[in-house]
Amino acid sequence: MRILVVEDQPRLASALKRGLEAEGFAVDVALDGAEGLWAARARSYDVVVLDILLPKVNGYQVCAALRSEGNWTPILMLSAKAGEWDEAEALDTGADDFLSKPFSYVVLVAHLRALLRRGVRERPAALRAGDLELDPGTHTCRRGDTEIRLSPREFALLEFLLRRAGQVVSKSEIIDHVWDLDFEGDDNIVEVYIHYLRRKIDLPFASHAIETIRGVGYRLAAHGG
Amino acid sequence: MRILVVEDQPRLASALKRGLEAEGFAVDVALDGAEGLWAARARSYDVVVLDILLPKVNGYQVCAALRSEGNWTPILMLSAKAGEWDEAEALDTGADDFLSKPFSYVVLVAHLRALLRRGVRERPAALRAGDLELDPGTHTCRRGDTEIRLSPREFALLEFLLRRAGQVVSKSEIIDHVWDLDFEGDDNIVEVYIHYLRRKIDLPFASHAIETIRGVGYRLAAHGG
DNA sequence: AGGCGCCCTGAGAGCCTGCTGAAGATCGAT
DNA sequence: ATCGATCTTCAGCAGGCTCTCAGGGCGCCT
Repeated sequence: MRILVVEDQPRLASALKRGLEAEGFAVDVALDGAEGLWAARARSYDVVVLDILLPKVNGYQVCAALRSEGNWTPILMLSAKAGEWDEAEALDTGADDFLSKPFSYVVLVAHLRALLRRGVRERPAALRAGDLELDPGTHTCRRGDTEIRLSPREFALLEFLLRRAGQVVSKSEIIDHVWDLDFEGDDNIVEVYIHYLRRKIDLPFASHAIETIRGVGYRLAAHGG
Repeated sequence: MRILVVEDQPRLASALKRGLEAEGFAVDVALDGAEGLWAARARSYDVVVLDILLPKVNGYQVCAALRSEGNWTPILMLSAKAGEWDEAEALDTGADDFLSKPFSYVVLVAHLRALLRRGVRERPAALRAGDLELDPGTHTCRRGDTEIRLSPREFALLEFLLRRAGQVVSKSEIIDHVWDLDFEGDDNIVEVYIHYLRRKIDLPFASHAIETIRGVGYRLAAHGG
């Protein structure tokens, strides 16, 4: 297990290196954002520990840059202050986990182990299938370059279909996940909303992106459609 | 996206429910560990928010029980006190993420979104015999590279034959498994549907993939045909 | 070879499912 | 209060699917 620690405070950096090596990890240290970015690109790590406040390039930028390059190595971000917005921003930038300083060594190792157990994440932040893209973070949806406005319910339905892209989902399953538990209405509501979605996301004269499996449910093609 | 919140403090529970529903999630609330365990078993959630200190069954136990049953729904654990050991233990019990109270709403949602983003569910393997392949998850069937469209009944019949590949299955056995229990019609319906399947899955000028054992039943060759 | 019974197969009727337009209900904003 | 957007219900329609039926073929037994 190879870990990259990007941390500009020499004391903390060397303490982490020593401690983690004692746990059996192989540890590389980068002392600023530029160096960290370079290291992360140069070799593949099992997890990256990334401070937010860094010289040259900050942690958010490093994280965003790696993600935009298709590098989905698990990233644990460290923040100097316990600002909540830091954390939200870190996770939305593409980090997998977050710790505010000061943290204890025990907690850090537990988080690292959890990240390692979880493995490389295979899915980018935005959900996508073909040229259809949906970002739960920003609540936006686009087909190619054109933005598509969706109502909350339409959005929730499409999100669910995208998370299950390629699989068939039944109408009752859809109702369970997209509607409230106490929803007592008819299955037909799903048909209606599928209809709304198709009207918005299908290109003219093209086949439906959301396929009907008669008697079973619906399926959104995993790779375009 | 359906979320289960297991939290015994009524104020917090209802605040979470309202807030998350406003975000477009469908939210169920369980007020103690036993209830939470029951709910998590009863239906499939996209993520579970689990307090550690709960009446009846505590959060660790709920988490461990679900994991031991093969339920890998993402779990976000909440701790009343910020004890570091709680967090390490939570992650080691099989939780995916951890928050200590008090936490802000923004942070909670960011964590939930990170968990949902990450959530991958593995699908059961496809059934196959020779170059014939049938995937119950995606409800697709293919012979070699060409996709074959099957009606629900045809699909169910072929699935049954594939699960019993190599064995002879009688018509009454087929009716028992593929048709409704109260089916009162004639055995001939099986012959008809075998015919439909052959028409769709057999290659021209080839022998039947589904063999007739006269007076006994049908058999699908286990290794191609 | 002949007869019997099992199986195959084409046609068609009825049912059921999903699609769709429209109207009523609900909610929030102006 | 009014308007607009969204959510939900309803009903008619079209087409696919299921099942029945009847005629014919073929294997198996005597």
